[in-house]
Amino acid sequence: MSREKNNIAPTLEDVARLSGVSTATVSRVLNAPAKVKEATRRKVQEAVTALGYTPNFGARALASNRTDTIGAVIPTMENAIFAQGLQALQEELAEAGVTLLVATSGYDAAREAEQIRTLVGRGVDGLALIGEARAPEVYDFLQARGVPFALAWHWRKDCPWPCVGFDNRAAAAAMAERALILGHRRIAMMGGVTRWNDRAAARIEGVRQAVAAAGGAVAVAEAEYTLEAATEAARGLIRSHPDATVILCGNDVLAAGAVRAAREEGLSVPRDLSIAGFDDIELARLIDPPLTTVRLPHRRMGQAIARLLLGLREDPDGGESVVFAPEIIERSSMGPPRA
Amino acid sequence: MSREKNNIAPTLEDVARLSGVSTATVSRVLNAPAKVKEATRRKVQEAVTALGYTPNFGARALASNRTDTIGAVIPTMENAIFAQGLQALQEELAEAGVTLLVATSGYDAAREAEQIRTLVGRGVDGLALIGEARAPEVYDFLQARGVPFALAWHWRKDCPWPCVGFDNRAAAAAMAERALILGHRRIAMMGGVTRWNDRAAARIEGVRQAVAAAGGAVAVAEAEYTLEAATEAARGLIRSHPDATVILCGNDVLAAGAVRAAREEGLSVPRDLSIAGFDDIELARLIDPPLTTVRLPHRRMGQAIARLLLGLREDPDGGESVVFAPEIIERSSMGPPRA
DNA sequence: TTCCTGTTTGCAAGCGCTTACATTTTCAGT
DNA sequence: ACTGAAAATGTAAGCGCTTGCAAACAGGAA
Repeated sequence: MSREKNNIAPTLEDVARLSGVSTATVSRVLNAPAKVKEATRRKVQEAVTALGYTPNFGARALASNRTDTIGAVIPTMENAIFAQGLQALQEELAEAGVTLLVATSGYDAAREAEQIRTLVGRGVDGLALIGEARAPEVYDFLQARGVPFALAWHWRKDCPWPCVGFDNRAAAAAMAERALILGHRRIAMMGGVTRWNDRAAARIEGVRQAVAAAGGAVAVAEAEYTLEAATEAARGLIRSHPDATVILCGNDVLAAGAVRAAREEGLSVPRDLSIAGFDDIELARLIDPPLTTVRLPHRRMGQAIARLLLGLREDPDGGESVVFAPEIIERSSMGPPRA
Repeated sequence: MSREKNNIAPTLEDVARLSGVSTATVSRVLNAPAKVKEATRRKVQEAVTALGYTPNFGARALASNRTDTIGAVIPTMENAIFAQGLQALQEELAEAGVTLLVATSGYDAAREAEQIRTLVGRGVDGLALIGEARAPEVYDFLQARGVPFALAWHWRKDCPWPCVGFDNRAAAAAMAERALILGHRRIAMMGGVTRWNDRAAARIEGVRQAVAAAGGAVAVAEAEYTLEAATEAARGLIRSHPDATVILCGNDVLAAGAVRAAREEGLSVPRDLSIAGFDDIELARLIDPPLTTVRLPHRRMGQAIARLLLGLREDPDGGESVVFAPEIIERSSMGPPRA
């Protein structure tokens, strides 16, 4: 193993020696400059730049028991909404001098649990998790370790944990109601894979409930969040339910796939078949027809998570959930049903 | 400050005590199980799970001087190609038990330098950087510290550093040549902002050279990688160069903006104005008209970076650059010029 | 049984930093 | 000039882990 690094990276002691003070003083100018006399501070700072000193993170964490690091475990970076939210989260954290550590689970519960353990081992001061569905042991572990965490992109009444997000169920229900108002009665839903994905499940459930309340039933299909899978699943849905007049989708990529499938089946959107998306990613307004979808302020959610987690650092019990209101963006992929 | 964590997180010593061995032995079962007798190993492992022990990362890094961590600094996660590449990079690293640390610079050189310092301070075993354009001090720092690094999404002949990517200049030139072959003579280029972005600059340069070689000149505009900025910049380009028959774009989002601007100006794409993109993100085939663009194997690049960086850990001088060949995807946004 | 040779373990010294606590300096007030 | 409190600095004890080295042990050969 190359130990060379040792001989190469300057340490606190090197800085102390060069500037003729003790390591304690150097540490102070780095962490609490106000406690050090102006002249000394300058002297030390010069030595720091001369040596190109960078504090050793591990040593600092070990000695001070804080890392100024927040972790996040998301399903995948390839979902634009997470990318966007994380970007905002990171910017907000950076403002406070905190680093973001990102890990991905690929929508796999075991992987997620493992990533959580890794991040906790790395001493994160807080953790952002997506959704609520996970094994109770994971929550036990987090509590036993006293690691503050918040659930993101998720919110429900009486959720025992601090959440920053929105009511997926209600948002989906709102979209279903919109479809009902337009006159649709034969409603289909194409959601994401619901296993370990409570957001996907809640969206399907919302549609189901809204339609049931109006005395109807809904045909449901699940598909992975890729264009290919969505296209195929939508094709199946269209063929098995040729009388459906609208397909409500669990996200915009699914909706894009549905539009594609509809085209391939010779249906015009929205004349023959209406389609609605969810998330309002950039794609939504660029495809033809532009998608009617549900918009959420992902950046603002990212910021809110940052603030919540930052607050939890000071006061572990001060976690106030924050809810955002979804907004239905009416574009042209959904219209009244064909006569 | 809450020091509670101390009382909560079990340490190596706790495990040692519970299993009746020394901390050294526990450490061995964790890091070199082969050196420990079967019976002891089992005993220790039981204690580990009973206690829910997770090694303290900082302490381990400090003592062993390795972190099993690779860092990456990218401009932004919101660019789909980076998201995709990083996802692949991460998966490949995870395979080898290595964690990925991601930081973003927002296309800002100073921020990038700072992030690099932070990651190095965190003891990363290697660093993936995007492109080559950065202050020489940064390279000096990296070399002084002996941190292996690789440049990604970038490649050029005689680049002094290990690269994993492609020749942006050549790829853009190829697209320009394609336009020339189709008969275009009045060619415009809308690139990304070139300041500290050598990929964007190389793409513009490639088009310039290819067109110049054919005896022409190209009108160039720069725009940030957002739909709004792109639309506006494209509008300006169209108005100031109404005779241009094609706009070659520095990426697909820019191209999407150009398509929009063309529409707004009453031009039909590609009949009145051809447009080409770059990157082939999902968007490219979904918008109308589907974009002719340049495809690159972002996932495979991510994997290659992982392998390169992993290799550099063993042998700091063994970094072999990897080049990928771009592929022009012909869809319908580019056609022959109007008569 | 005794000796020798691996194996398996334990001992203890750090890794680079922070932070009580102790000590020295500084400087206002007299 | 002198005093005392406040400000500045130094001393040194760890933080939890790895690892070189030494000690203890096991098991076969003599």
